[in-house]
Amino acid sequence: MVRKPAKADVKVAGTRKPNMREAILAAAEELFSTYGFNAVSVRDIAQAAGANPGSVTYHFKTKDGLLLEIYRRHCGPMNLRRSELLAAARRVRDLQDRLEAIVRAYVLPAFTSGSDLAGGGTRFTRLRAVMSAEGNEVVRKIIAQTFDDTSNAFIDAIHESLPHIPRTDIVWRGHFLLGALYYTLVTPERVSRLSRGSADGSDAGHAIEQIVRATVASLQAAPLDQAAPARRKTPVPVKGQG
Amino acid sequence: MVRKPAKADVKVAGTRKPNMREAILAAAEELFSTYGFNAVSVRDIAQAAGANPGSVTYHFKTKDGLLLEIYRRHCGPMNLRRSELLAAARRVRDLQDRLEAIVRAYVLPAFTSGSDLAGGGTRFTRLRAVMSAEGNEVVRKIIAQTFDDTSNAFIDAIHESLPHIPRTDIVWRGHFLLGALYYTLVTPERVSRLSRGSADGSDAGHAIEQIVRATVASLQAAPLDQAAPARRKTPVPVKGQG
DNA sequence: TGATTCCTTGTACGATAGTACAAATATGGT
DNA sequence: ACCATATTTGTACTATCGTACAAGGAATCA
Repeated sequence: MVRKPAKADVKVAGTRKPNMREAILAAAEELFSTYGFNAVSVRDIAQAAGANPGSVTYHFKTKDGLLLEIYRRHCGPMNLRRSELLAAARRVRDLQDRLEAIVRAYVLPAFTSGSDLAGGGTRFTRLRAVMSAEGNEVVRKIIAQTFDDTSNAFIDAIHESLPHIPRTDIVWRGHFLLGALYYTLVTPERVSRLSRGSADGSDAGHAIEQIVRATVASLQAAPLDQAAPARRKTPVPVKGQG
Repeated sequence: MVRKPAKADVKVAGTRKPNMREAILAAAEELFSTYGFNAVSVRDIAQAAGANPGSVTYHFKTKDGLLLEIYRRHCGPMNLRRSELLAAARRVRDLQDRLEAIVRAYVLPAFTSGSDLAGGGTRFTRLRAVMSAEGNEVVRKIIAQTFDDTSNAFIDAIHESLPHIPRTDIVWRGHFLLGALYYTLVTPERVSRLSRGSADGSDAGHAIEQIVRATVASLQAAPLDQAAPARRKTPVPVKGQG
């Protein structure tokens, strides 16, 4: 990442910020989720937080440690929130409403923060999207350990609402949901651009409604024939073309 | 990225590879799409291609130039293929079949290469996913210039098949399709893991069928009420919770 | 107030980054 | 075989990277 050359504000030694640790974490979240892990230097983060590079080392030891701490403080609250909302959704009587409530329970905590961290929800989800795209080694194990239980709980809940759909198909469609979620947070401006101004990709409320609606419909679709087709590898001919 | 310390094969000066330029491009595609742009050094690429770092500079001038060239040689063929398949899909009589053919025409070229580059299709799409996640400045403008025309053509074609769905909703759902596509190529092992072995996330043929099925269903879903709701920002209450 | 701990600062070090460049070698036309 | 060109190699330069560390100012409690 390219830092701005000008260093307008001269820093007076000794003036201590109320909570420098939090400022560093927030700056790191923002920068990592925007430019990726390797594109951002410790110095970038320190400057954005109004801190000294040494402070980052002091609080988090290493750059990996900083990333780890970001995950540590978000994963718990987020999954807790999801569990709560899932439990509530399970109690919905109407089957169609229940399915929608379950999907919403999965989507919502990705946008709203699990704790009181300002804007933390979307920022952290965006971070997760970027880290998974970069195949970050530090977070790979955390992802599997921390999120798979929650994911399985949602898959099972959906499976209960749609018993005629094989679990495998639900896994696929839930996977697509997460991909849609990530991509919407990563490039919201593409929605604005392609819709020619009639939609705002960064409107979280609208994005949630659209994702929920699309996902519920996809979950209800007829499952794939597990039999003969879908056995071939690339290339696959266009069905009904000639 | 961490290079392997051992340099087993001693390189004899002068032994020229049949096409070093191609080898460098292929290695760069593979590494960039796996670890991200900034995580991979020119030396990493050179080593993976069995080349000298200087050769990379010779053929592509800069690291950005290398990335640019990767896009240059994939975008044209891929969009051409998409246009051909879209034209064929438009001629399908049955409306349901036509919609499916259109979606398939969009998805297919993302998996199969537009040219004869081995495995180039998924690799390049994976690269696009990673670059968009990292907000890469070099490719941002290319994306908008090169892909928006094609995207709009598909949106319009879908809109013709589903005239009762507002264009805005189609944009959203098409956006989700692309997100699902990207995420499936970036983390296929998550599908295998969550499905407990009953599905292979990296089976391109199966992934295509699943994506097409899910997307067609989501496109056919009732559009959102453009009126009262979906106006609120975060947080959004869970519908039907209490 | 003084002592202790906590936090911040400034600087520095080794590693690695992207890139430039001259020398060395391979290729292709004649 | 020779020359001109194209490509590869080896090396080097500068910038920036993550991190370490000593020194100094703030906070806390006696």
